[in-house]
Order: sequence, then C-alpha cells, then structure tokens
Amino acid sequence: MGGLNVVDLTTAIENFNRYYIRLPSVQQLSFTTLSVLDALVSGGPKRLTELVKTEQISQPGLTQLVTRLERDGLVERRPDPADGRAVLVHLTEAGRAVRQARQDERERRLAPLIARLTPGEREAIASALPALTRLAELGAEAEAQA
Amino acid sequence: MGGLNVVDLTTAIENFNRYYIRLPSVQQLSFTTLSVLDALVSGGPKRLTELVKTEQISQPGLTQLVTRLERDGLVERRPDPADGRAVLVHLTEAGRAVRQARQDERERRLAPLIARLTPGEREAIASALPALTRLAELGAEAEAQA
DNA sequence: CGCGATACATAAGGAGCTTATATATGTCCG
DNA sequence: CGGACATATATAAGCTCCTTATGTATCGCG
Repeated sequence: MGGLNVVDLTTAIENFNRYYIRLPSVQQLSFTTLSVLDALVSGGPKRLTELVKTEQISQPGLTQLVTRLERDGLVERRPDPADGRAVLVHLTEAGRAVRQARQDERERRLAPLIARLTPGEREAIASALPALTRLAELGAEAEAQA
Repeated sequence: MGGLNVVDLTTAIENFNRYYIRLPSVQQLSFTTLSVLDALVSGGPKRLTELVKTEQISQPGLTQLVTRLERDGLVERRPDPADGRAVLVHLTEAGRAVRQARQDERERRLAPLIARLTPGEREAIASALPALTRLAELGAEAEAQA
C-alpha cells in the first residue's frame, strides 16, 4: 500500500510514451526541437550553454538545432549585451505559434481519450501530476550535478 | 476538483520526459529500438506488419531497424510456417538481456529520486499508473482505427 | 491459372545527432 | 596591462536512422 514500484512506473510511462511521443505535430518537429521551444517559452531567452544543460544533447548539436530553428523562423539569435562570446536565443512569434499549435493538437487528440476515463481515473492522474513534476525536477537536478 | 486538465497533463509529461527519455541506456539504443524490444517481450514473436502497426514508423524503416537488431544479435528473423511471405521476429536471449539491462539502469537512476519524494507523492503516482496505462490503451486503439 | 492484394526488401536521399577542432571573447594573475 | 587559460559558440566530417519510391515473392480467389 502506498509503495511506488519503479518497474511499474517505467512500464506505465513506456506504454504511455509509445503512444504519446509519436503524436504527430503540426509540422514534423523532433522531440528535441519541441523541448527547446518549451524551454524558451517557460524560461525566456536563453544562452546556448543554458540550453545545452537542460536539453540532453551536445553543444554542436544544439548549435545546429538552433540554426535550423532560425532558418525556419522559429527562433532568433541575438548578441548577449553582457558577454560578447554569448548568444541569446529568442523565440519568435512564429515559434510561439508553432508550439501553441502543437499543444492544441495534443489537446485535440487527448481530450476525447480522457473523456472516456472514469472520474476516478481522471482524479488519480490529476493528483499525480505535481509529484511527477517534482520527480522530473529531482532528475534534472541530479543530472546537473553530474 | 477532480478535473484533469489536458494542458497540465501534457506539461507534466513533457517535463518528465525531458529528463526520462534521455536516460542513457546501456548501449546507445534509440527509442524505437527499445520500443520494439518491449513489444516483443510482452507479445512474443511478431510479424513485421504487426510491429509496423504499433511502432509508429514506416514499413521500410522497420525492416531496416530489424536488420540492425539482427546484425547486433538482439533479434532473429524466422519464416512464418503459415505464410511464405511473412517473417516472424523473435527476440534472442541477448535481446532480452539488453532490455533487462535498460530496465535495471532506469531503476538504478530513478530509485534514489523516488526515495526523495514524500510518501504522499509516491502514493499519488502509484495510484495514477493504472489510469495512465488505460489512457495509453485508448490511444493505441484510436490510432489503430485511423 | 492468372491477377490483384499482401508482406517484406532494396535504393536513394535527407535530417539530426555525434566527436574533434577552430575561433572569438572573457578573466585573471604576475 | 599582456599573455595564458577558460568559456561560448561555430564548423567539419561522419554515422545512424528515418523517409518515399519502387521491386520481388507469395497468397487468395474468381
């Protein structure tokens, strides 16, 4: 009672993700791409270095990703007034719109499924979200130390 | 009270996945690769066609993936006695071991994080897992119809 | 038996990652 | 205050893994 089995958690997440991860986005954007857009929405303009820490990808990989995003008009590179070496990655309006569209798409797909759950199931998931979020935070922390 | 907001769900999952998805595996195996191994573990030998339905990837993509898995000894192709056109993909012992190793790795990484949650948080997550699993099933169903 | 459907494979090309390395700017110490 | 080391980003080369288009073999059925 009250025990959280790690295998149960990973199995459930794995099953959920098998469906969820593949949810097509409006344009075909990679997981990492969307993760970067998310990071910029919630945290404002960021240096490449900061993004490298949270997105688990190499620095050159991120440079290239930002280059692609810039080419597609979703993002802008601006110099950091405080540091001549650094670049601040700004989200453009188009970038914000794409992210929103993706969010809407997911809502459109998930809402009818959620409607088919029982009230108890909905309640159970809702109650778990804060804890899941905290788990992710702890994970990010642990990652940052290493 | 009791309402499950779609945006809250996707946000929480997104945050969790940002950490979780990138958890390095023993060898560097892609998300799709592991998903296929999972499918074979839980469902036994399968035709390529069956796998194409659940793994959201093109048929040639899956053929290539299975070829790589076979090259790495994780999987074997055997003829389907019932249908000369078909191939049955069997998991090898090595494949099973790799999947188990990945599971262990995740356990090793997640367990200390889970230990830092409060009992209430652990309970909340544990209670949500059946509902999450059902949500994934509903998603897979919906997908299959389309 | 032969024709459309089904199961899988092959080919060509591109996206997106990796490691190794280059370039520019900042920091700090003697 | 000049040079050495550190930091922030970019470039290059290469590989993995996906895509679409197409080929080949077997099945099922009139």
